[in-house]
Amino acid sequence: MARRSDHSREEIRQMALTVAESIVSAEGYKGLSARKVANAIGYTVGTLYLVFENLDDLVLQINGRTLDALYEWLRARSADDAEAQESLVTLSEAYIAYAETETPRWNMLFEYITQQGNELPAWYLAKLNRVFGLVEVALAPLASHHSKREIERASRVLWASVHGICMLKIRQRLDVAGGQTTGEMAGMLIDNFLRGFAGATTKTKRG
Amino acid sequence: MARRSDHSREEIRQMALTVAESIVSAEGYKGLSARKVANAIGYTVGTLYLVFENLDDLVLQINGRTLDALYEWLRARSADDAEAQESLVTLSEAYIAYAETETPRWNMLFEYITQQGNELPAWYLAKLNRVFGLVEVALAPLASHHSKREIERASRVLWASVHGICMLKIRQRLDVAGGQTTGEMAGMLIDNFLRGFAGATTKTKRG
DNA sequence: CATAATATTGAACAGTGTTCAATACTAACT
DNA sequence: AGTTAGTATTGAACACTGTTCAATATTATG
Repeated sequence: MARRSDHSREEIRQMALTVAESIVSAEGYKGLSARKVANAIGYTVGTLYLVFENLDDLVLQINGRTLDALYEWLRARSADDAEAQESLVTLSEAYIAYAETETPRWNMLFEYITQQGNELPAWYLAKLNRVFGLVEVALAPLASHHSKREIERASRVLWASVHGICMLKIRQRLDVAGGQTTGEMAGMLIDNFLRGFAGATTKTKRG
Repeated sequence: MARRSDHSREEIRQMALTVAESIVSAEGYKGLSARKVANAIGYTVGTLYLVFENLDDLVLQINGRTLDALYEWLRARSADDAEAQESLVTLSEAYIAYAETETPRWNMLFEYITQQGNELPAWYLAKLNRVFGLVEVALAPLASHHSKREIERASRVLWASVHGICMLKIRQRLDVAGGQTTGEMAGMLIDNFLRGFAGATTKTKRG
């Protein structure tokens, strides 16, 4: 029995999260279990439930840390002073690289689905927003041609699109014939989207 | 005890799949369990395991049927004789509508993740390919400007992108600020991508 | 040193996927 | 009709799962 006050609640929390992350990395989402985490940090299940509401809470906390890690990863690889297109390509390549390097953790980011009606907590949305903000910054050089609002919207569309390509590739829903890499596909998307976006002088409406 | 030969194996299979689908629709992916399905069709777990390899197999079979349903849904709503852009917008709107109408089943389509190294079975990839082929057809009117190969690639990129928008929206990873609908985002994507794609005279390479 | 307070446990509960010997049934053959 | 062979179906058993909470172990205080 671990002596009381051997670790503070916060220490236990962090230990659990760290251990849980490595379980997910090694065995995937489904390999995670309360007892496994508890044993690995030298405590029992009961203690885990003093520190986390339930397993879903644990998963959400891990995802929060993954979003932080992803943010740092992208920042470290972003080409700050490049033009819009180059920055975006760099960013998308970094995103893809993260997903391919940390596949189980990246997968878990989207396997957590809120019950119908429930929303993701504000702190989580903030972390998500911070990652997404990098795309906005990369698109900023186009500010002269478009309103801030328009760039905001284009960022979302682009990010979601790159994400979609990445997801279908990693989950093997896209390798049916052509043999393009994820990076090539993202490149094609950005090329054409930006050419279209730059060519549009006014608000983007159909036709 | 259900009498033997009351139902053929195939009948049991179909009954199980139908029941399982409605459980997923009503209670989501996590609501599905072997005993629940077995009871609902008046058999016991053992029988289920004569007909399906395991629960993952059951899920994959349901997903196959969902892909068929999605294909029919999209076909019924596609604007066959319209120009490329309009067909694509129609198609993306239909896709989004399906995802929003049959959210749990649509979600399950992407929650099934193959173990590292394993691939999705060929029959499943074929069904996937058939859905994806609709996008190719919609893009076909642009054939004059682009090679078949190029259109194939553009289809994939577009489909994956619409899918990404749809996914992040439905899983609430995208509603941070702007208040665009999924349809508006998909519209923006298609507008700009196609404007860029039409403007490009040769192979799409960066720059 | 006794007492109050609290950190930690681990057995218990109701569920899960999966297996497989035992049973219930049907069809074929005297 | 009665026996037998063959097979469809069962359901108890196993090793797990998340979650709870009375009981216990440990510490700090008076």
